[in-house]
Amino acid sequence: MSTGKRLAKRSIIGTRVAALGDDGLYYSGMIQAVKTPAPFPENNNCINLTPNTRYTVRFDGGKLTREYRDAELIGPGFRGLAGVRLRAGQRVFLTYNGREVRADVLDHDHDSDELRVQVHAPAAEVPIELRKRLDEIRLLESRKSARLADVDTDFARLADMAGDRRRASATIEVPAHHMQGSRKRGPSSSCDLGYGERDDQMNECNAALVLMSLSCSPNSPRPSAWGDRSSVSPGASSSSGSSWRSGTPSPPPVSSSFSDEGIAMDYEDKPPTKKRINIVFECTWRGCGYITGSCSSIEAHIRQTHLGPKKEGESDHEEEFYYTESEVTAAAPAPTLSHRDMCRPPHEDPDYQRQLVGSYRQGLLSTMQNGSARPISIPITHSWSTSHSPKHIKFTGANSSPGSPGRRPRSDNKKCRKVYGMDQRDLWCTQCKWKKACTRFGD
DNA sequence: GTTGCCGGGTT
DNA sequence: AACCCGGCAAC
Repeated sequence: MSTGKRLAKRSIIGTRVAALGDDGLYYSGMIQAVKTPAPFPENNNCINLTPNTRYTVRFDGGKLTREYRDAELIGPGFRGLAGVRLRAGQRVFLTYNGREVRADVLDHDHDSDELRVQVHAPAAEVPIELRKRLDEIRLLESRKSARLADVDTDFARLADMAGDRRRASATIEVPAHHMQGSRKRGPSSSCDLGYGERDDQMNECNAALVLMSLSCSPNSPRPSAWGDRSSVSPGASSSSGSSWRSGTPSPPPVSSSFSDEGIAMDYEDKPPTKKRINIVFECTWRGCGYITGSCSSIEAHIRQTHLGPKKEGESDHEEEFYYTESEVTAAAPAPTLSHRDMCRPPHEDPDYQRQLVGSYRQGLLSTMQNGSARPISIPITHSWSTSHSPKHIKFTGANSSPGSPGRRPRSDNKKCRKVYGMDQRDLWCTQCKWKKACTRFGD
């Protein structure tokens, strides 16, 4: 989890830095030792740093070490690339086509801080020449991308192995320039991020890979945990099944459209573009389906309910096998084929409320309750498992009860008819014209 | 009776 | 998707 950026705060030692070599090129290495010449007995930053502190850098790939002052080092906790002049031949790293690639500097225009670099994209036969700004390149290879840059191990491939995706994308490389201008996602979209945000996302990918491998390992206490998951659902008491949509019960054409205020606005107090993402942890123990909003509580649940007290010295994080982490989008739900899509918003249904209390004690519930019964649609997407199709929380008994017809209570709001009158019918919102629920003055 | 709007049909 | 309308239910 820790990146070089973090390391600098805790301990300088081990931090990856770049430092000038004899040939005027920067080389990456790791801080091996810190020497503080002046006796500063108790410096408050715990590591006795002074302006004269010298850092012993051990360069990668060899035993060569050398001492530098902090101003000479480039890396987390030290200076950045700004103002640095790079020579031709300098090895740099940059994000190209969504993944980190190695490149060599061809030249560096110090005025505009633009560089011409020659990229050694793993997929490309021929080196590509690019213009990059200085702030777009790095001297240090990001830890994660050591793998990314590797031809044989890219995430698109790993994902392919995990799921049933077409392998074509792994073997037939799409020319890079197609991707760059395109709004389409690349094959490994969730990992396809810029440098800054990549760490966290990458961790998800790593976590997915780790979990997948764990779930198949003989050590896994229940190797079928993942497989069970899909089969468990139908009988599970509080989760599984289908979903419903936040729009009005009936008019499908309109509810998905936000032109003319969109019916979805009836139930949302936020702009439609904003989505609230909640992380939900769901117990995958057979027949359980317990859902909670925090990692610690799901682990506590699994430990207490299913696994029993932890043995002394046991730290295998066994709980992790029995829950999944999912994103819950509270707006703009994914469309489903479920017939429940046509049903009333669940916040109108008391059964639903009860179900909700049972299953969403945290987070979501508070949203519901103090949000004056705003509908939450809960398509759960397993962001890192391609083997699980999008799953939806099912609230059994809700929506289908004959006693709760799918008609919304008539709102007290003004309606186009009232406001404009019949003679100005052309001023009505389309919904009113069509005898549908008014969207202009909707609640 | 009027109004809002669901459900479903037509273009 | 846009449009239309019968019909139901809330007012």
